[in-house]
Amino acid sequence: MEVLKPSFQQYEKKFKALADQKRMEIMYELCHRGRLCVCDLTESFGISQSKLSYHLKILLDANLIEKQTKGTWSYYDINEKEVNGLLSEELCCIFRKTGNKASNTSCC
Amino acid sequence: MEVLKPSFQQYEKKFKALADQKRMEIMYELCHRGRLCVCDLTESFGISQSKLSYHLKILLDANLIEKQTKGTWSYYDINEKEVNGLLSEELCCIFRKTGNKASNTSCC
DNA sequence: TTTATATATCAAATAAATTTGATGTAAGGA
DNA sequence: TCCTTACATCAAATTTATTTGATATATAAA
Repeated sequence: MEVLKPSFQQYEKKFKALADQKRMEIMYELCHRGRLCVCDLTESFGISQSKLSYHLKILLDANLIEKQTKGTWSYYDINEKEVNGLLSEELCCIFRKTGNKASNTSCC
Repeated sequence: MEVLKPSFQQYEKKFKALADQKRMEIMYELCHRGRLCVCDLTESFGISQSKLSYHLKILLDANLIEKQTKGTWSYYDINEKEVNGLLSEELCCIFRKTGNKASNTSCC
């Protein structure tokens, strides 16, 4: 039985989303501090709000983060399932929140 | 003890390298067929030679593949250590050659 | 030597991603 | 109802990445 050649389009989107230092910093921040609103992130990074929205959208479209709206606030957090399925366990504490898939233990 | 904020530059290079369908196809091809020369790949993809060289260089600079020269031939192969340290075990058979780190078993 | 083959590199053209500053929208409080 | 706050979106400008076709280099074979 042959393994089907996967559609790389979905991966392209995810890797593209990760392939930027600012977005990696966002992932890192969410990974460590958990759910954050845009204003928290704006403060942390000293980055303009529209720029941040742009980068968050790219991560969101790639399904690497999740968004929850409460009133006028938008809260973002890591999409653990997606990230864990994409990145190695060695990246726990950097982009992943949890280590081993089976035990689902936090790594930091 | 605080975890040091890692330098994202190295990761940026790697994710950028992966963030392209053609380069992912190269990875996939190397993953399945093992060490290949540029001419093999040119045939497989129907892509111009200079274009292929360009993409191979990006993967090589990101340290995701390795190069071996024999005479006028250049052979490329997956850099298993790097790829396994970056991508999840679920990507075995796609970009990774081996599965579980401990047992180092082939997955396809 | 000359010639052919395999691959790398280069510069110009093109395409894609990012930044910027302005504007839009929607919710909540005065 | 009128502000204000939080965020999203937009178009233009800028930066970065990719493609293309030509040329360079190095090995090997004739």
